[in-house]
Amino acid sequence: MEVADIKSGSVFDMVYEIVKQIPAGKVATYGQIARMLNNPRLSRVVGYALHVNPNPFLIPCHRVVNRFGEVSKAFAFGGENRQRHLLKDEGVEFDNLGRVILSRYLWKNS
DNA sequence: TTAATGACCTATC
DNA sequence: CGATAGGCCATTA
Repeated sequence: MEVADIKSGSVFDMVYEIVKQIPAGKVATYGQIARMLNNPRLSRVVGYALHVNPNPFLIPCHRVVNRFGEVSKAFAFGGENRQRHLLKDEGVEFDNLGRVILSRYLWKNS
Protein backbone atom coordinates (compact mmCIF):
# COMPACT_ATOMS: atom_id res chain seq x y z
CA MET A 1 0.00 0.00 0.00
CA GLU A 2 1.35 3.33 -1.04
CA VAL A 3 1.88 6.02 1.47
CA ALA A 4 0.25 8.46 -0.86
CA ASP A 5 -2.91 6.39 -0.69
CA ILE A 6 -3.20 6.90 3.04
CA LYS A 7 -5.75 9.60 3.55
CA SER A 8 -7.37 9.15 6.90
CA GLY A 9 -8.60 12.69 7.03
CA SER A 10 -6.04 14.25 9.32
CA VAL A 11 -2.30 14.50 8.96
CA PHE A 12 -1.92 12.97 12.39
CA ASP A 13 -3.62 9.78 11.29
CA MET A 14 -1.46 9.65 8.21
CA VAL A 15 1.61 9.98 10.36
CA TYR A 16 0.43 7.17 12.58
CA GLU A 17 -0.22 4.92 9.59
CA ILE A 18 3.23 5.56 8.24
CA VAL A 19 4.97 5.04 11.56
CA LYS A 20 3.14 1.76 11.99
CA GLN A 21 4.70 0.59 8.74
CA ILE A 22 8.26 1.12 9.88
CA PRO A 23 9.78 -2.37 10.12
CA ALA A 24 11.65 -3.46 13.22
CA GLY A 25 15.31 -2.70 13.12
CA LYS A 26 14.74 0.38 11.01
CA VAL A 27 14.19 4.02 11.85
CA ALA A 28 12.66 6.98 10.08
CA THR A 29 13.16 10.70 10.48
CA TYR A 30 10.53 13.35 11.03
CA GLY A 31 11.53 15.16 7.89
CA GLN A 32 11.38 11.93 5.93
CA ILE A 33 7.86 11.21 7.06
CA ALA A 34 6.92 14.77 6.26
CA ARG A 35 8.20 14.22 2.74
CA MET A 36 6.15 11.04 2.47
CA LEU A 37 3.11 13.17 3.15
CA ASN A 38 4.09 15.27 0.18
CA ASN A 39 4.69 18.17 2.58
CA PRO A 40 8.34 18.55 3.60
CA ARG A 41 7.38 21.32 5.99
CA LEU A 42 5.23 19.16 8.21
CA SER A 43 8.27 17.94 10.11
CA ARG A 44 7.08 19.69 13.25
CA VAL A 45 3.56 18.44 12.86
CA VAL A 46 4.91 14.92 12.55
CA GLY A 47 6.71 15.30 15.83
CA TYR A 48 3.65 16.77 17.45
CA ALA A 49 1.53 13.92 16.17
CA LEU A 50 3.76 11.47 17.99
CA HIS A 51 3.85 13.74 21.02
CA VAL A 52 0.14 13.26 21.44
CA ASN A 53 0.59 9.65 20.43
CA PRO A 54 -2.71 8.01 21.45
CA ASN A 55 -1.55 4.39 21.12
CA PRO A 56 2.05 3.89 22.26
CA PHE A 57 1.47 0.17 21.99
CA LEU A 58 0.43 0.24 18.36
CA ILE A 59 2.68 3.01 17.18
CA PRO A 60 6.44 2.33 17.27
CA CYS A 61 7.26 5.95 17.96
CA HIS A 62 10.67 4.89 19.22
CA ARG A 63 11.64 4.22 15.61
CA VAL A 64 11.23 7.85 14.72
CA VAL A 65 14.22 10.09 15.24
CA ASN A 66 15.28 13.51 14.12
CA ARG A 67 17.42 14.29 11.13
CA PHE A 68 20.66 13.34 12.86
CA GLY A 69 19.40 10.08 14.30
CA GLU A 70 19.10 11.57 17.76
CA VAL A 71 16.33 10.33 19.99
CA SER A 72 13.80 12.76 21.28
CA LYS A 73 14.47 14.53 24.56
CA ALA A 74 10.81 14.76 25.51
CA PHE A 75 10.03 11.18 24.65
CA ALA A 76 6.63 10.70 26.26
CA PHE A 77 6.98 6.96 26.37
CA GLY A 78 9.47 6.40 29.14
CA GLY A 79 12.36 8.73 28.45
CA GLU A 80 15.04 8.80 25.80
CA ASN A 81 16.85 6.02 27.57
CA ARG A 82 13.80 3.84 27.00
CA GLN A 83 13.76 4.67 23.33
CA ARG A 84 17.38 3.79 22.91
CA HIS A 85 16.86 0.50 24.69
CA LEU A 86 13.96 -0.43 22.43
CA LEU A 87 15.93 0.34 19.30
CA LYS A 88 18.97 -1.46 20.59
CA ASP A 89 16.73 -4.41 21.30
CA GLU A 90 15.77 -4.47 17.64
CA GLY A 91 19.37 -4.56 16.54
CA VAL A 92 19.80 -0.88 15.84
CA GLU A 93 23.27 0.35 16.65
CA PHE A 94 24.38 3.75 17.90
CA ASP A 95 27.57 5.64 17.36
CA ASN A 96 29.73 7.12 20.08
CA LEU A 97 27.55 10.19 20.11
CA GLY A 98 24.49 8.14 21.00
CA ARG A 99 22.95 8.65 17.61
CA VAL A 100 21.41 6.02 15.36
CA ILE A 101 23.53 5.13 12.36
CA LEU A 102 21.11 6.45 9.79
CA SER A 103 23.32 5.38 6.92
CA ARG A 104 22.57 1.79 7.90
CA TYR A 105 19.24 1.76 9.66
CA LEU A 106 17.27 4.47 7.93
CA TRP A 107 14.00 3.06 6.65
CA LYS A 108 13.57 3.40 2.93
CA ASN A 109 10.01 3.37 1.68
CA SER A 110 9.18 3.15 -2.01
C1' DT B 1 -11.92 32.93 14.38
C1' DT B 2 -7.67 33.98 16.83
C1' DA B 3 -3.88 32.73 19.49
C1' DA B 4 -0.85 29.42 21.30
C1' DT B 5 1.82 25.19 20.85
C1' DG B 6 5.67 22.02 19.50
C1' DA B 7 9.07 14.73 19.57
C1' DC B 8 11.72 19.96 13.56
C1' DC B 9 14.93 22.29 10.34
C1' DT B 10 18.08 25.75 8.81
C1' DA B 11 20.94 29.67 9.37
C1' DT B 12 23.86 32.54 12.06
C1' DC B 13 27.07 33.89 15.87
C1' DC C 1 30.17 22.57 19.71
C1' DG C 2 26.35 25.22 22.09
C1' DA C 3 22.94 28.90 22.02
C1' DT C 4 19.62 31.86 19.64
C1' DA C 5 16.22 33.13 16.15
C1' DG C 6 13.00 32.63 12.52
C1' DG C 7 10.06 29.95 9.65
C1' DC C 8 7.15 26.35 8.79
C1' DC C 9 2.20 24.25 9.55
C1' DA C 10 -1.66 21.16 11.49
C1' DT C 11 -4.03 20.82 15.74
C1' DT C 12 -6.22 22.43 19.93
C1' DA C 13 -8.34 25.44 23.36
